[in-house]
Amino acid sequence: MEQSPARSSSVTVADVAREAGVSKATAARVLGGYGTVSAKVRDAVKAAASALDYRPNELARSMTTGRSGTIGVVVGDIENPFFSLAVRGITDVARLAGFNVILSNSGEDVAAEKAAIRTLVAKRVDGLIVSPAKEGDVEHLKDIERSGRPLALLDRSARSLNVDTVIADDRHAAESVTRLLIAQGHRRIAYVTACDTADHVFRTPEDIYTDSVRRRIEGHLGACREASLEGVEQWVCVGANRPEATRQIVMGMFRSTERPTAIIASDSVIGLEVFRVTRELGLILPDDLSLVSFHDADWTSVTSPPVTVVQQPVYQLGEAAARLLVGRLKGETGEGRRVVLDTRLIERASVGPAPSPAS
Amino acid sequence: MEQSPARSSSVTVADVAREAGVSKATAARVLGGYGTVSAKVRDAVKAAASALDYRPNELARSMTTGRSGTIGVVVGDIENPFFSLAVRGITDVARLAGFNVILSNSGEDVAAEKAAIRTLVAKRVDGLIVSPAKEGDVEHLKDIERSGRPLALLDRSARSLNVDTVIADDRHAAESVTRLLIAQGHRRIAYVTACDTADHVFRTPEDIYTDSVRRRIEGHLGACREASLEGVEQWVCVGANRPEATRQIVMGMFRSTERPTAIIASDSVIGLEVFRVTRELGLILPDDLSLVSFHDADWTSVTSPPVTVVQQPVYQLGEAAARLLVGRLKGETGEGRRVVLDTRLIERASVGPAPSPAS
DNA sequence: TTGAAAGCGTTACCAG
DNA sequence: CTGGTAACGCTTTCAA
Repeated sequence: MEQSPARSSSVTVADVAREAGVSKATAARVLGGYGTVSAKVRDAVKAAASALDYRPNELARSMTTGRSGTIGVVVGDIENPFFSLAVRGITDVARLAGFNVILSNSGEDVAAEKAAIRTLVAKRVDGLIVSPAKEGDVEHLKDIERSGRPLALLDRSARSLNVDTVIADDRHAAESVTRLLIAQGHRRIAYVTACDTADHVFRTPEDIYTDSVRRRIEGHLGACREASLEGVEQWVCVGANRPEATRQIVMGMFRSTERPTAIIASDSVIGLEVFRVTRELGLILPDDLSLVSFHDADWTSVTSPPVTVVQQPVYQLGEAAARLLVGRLKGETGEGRRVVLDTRLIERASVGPAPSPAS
Repeated sequence: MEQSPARSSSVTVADVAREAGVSKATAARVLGGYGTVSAKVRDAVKAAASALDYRPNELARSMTTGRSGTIGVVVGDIENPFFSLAVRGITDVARLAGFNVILSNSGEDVAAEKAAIRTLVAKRVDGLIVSPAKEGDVEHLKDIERSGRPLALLDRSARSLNVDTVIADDRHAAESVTRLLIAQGHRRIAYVTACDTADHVFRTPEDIYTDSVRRRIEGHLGACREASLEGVEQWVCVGANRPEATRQIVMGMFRSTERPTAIIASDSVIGLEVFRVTRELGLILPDDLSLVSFHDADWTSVTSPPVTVVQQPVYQLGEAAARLLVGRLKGETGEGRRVVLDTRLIERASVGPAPSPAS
């Protein structure tokens, strides 16, 4: 009982070394688990360390090694079940590989994304996983590349970046959805996305800066073209980035003379609000309207009727991105790899034949 | 055009100082935004900095200042909508106050929680927000206190710790729920929680180590006592920590001779699974069974019938915890404060009169 | 207002 | 196998 071990000021290797009667370098070797020391000395140092309740200062360690054991993650919105599940996949893999995760929310805003990345790089994270808000605006991502830190893209690719990328097979998924609807006789199929354009009107997929969504819309439009549908672009609705906006959009569609007979929701948050609104409007699914949503969110299976969805391997998306990044961190080199995970259409009861054009 | 600004090795204050023709100390003053420098020198340094594309090293900065501008957050499961929403509240407040968040998942496991906290402290986070998995096992939390770093508890208090704590009014909420059910004639009311006991059997609230849940069960049992119900302890089901376990529990209850007429789900993940199982069993809500869930998760309002829930101010819980912590970080001192936020019972159609005891 | 130099707690190199 | 010592990049006295 020399003194209370619980001192407020932190115990350093120097303290431990003194206590153990060895040099700072030797103490550092056993505490840091590198180099070689005799068993006797090691025990002495370990004893001293626990007696003093030594806690390594990772900050100092990172300073000299250049590695922080941390990976930075920037996503659009952690509150969105899509991202929280993906983040879970990331953190699980990261922890197993001995890395911590610093999480940042961009709110799908490029300026915030830029700031988040700047901070993360300043904190010297070892690598980053980003879900870029806008594919066109990725200069700040190139900065990461330049800084020598590995970067992996989650759910959204960026053509101008040669980095590891993990996405889902969005184009194919959207094609399947639209084909399904068309096969059921639907001709007026609305596609609702949170992405927005300058004038809140959709004209071509090039207007859409969020890569995953653009691919979906391309798939959707492709399937429409197959069926020789006309004027399909006007059925793509942008700007559903808050529940009220979604509500506005859906309400607007049903006030107009040409109502949609089917709606595709680009994510589950939108899908949920569409479901709510249609119910408020007294519409019966699938008789009055067919509904398909991206992301197999928990609620989609318990509604009446349950909602047909595109099941995305969200957790696996996160896992894969983390795995690629960890690989780089462990020294893998070479061109950016591109992983495309399969989606699956889960058909439930929210899709049915298009209502006869009696309206 | 002296040289390409995008060097891989990082630019330091010394480099900027040299470029600007001033001392390292002066450059550091303008770059760090402290001390006083003449306008002329400041401009020169800033020009040099941007010419060289200087990026501060937060690690080095933290080393000397002792502050890292980071707060550590340890929650049970980021995938649970409850926590992801609370985390959103935390990160929003933190960012506004200039702090980053390092997120860790404990998986409700004390060992993992301990490891996470150790790492976070080693990384010299400025403060921590923790949702302790078990109230009884909080020695590692006391370590935080001892290290001089502020700690705030989220959703779960720990009597033995004198720290800022933000919880919801769980006891009162549970009381209201149970009273409501009893008023509707229910006598066999099951309470299902993810918390577990050593032998997977509930006897007294002392068996429950998760503070928020214990308070709820106390409230529930209290209301039962008011109504002189007997043998209510046997209706508290523990161990519903995975969907399959929940399924198991609910199935078991309905196979037995004494079926419950009402179920209270201790969180929305359990509530969802209960809903699924009852539907599979062909039970009609609320005719055959009444259901109430804690947490106003998105799905609860779109089911048929929609589910009566205890609305917890989840986002605000996170906000409040972060605010208290940031306050400490800015120098506030004194005893640990305790914030109790109100809950609200949202009555929907999943609750009805108890079925007549014809079974 | 500016500069020189001493830390912060590690790791890493180089002798012994 | 061990010890001395120089980094790492920044902040912070203390003088000038």
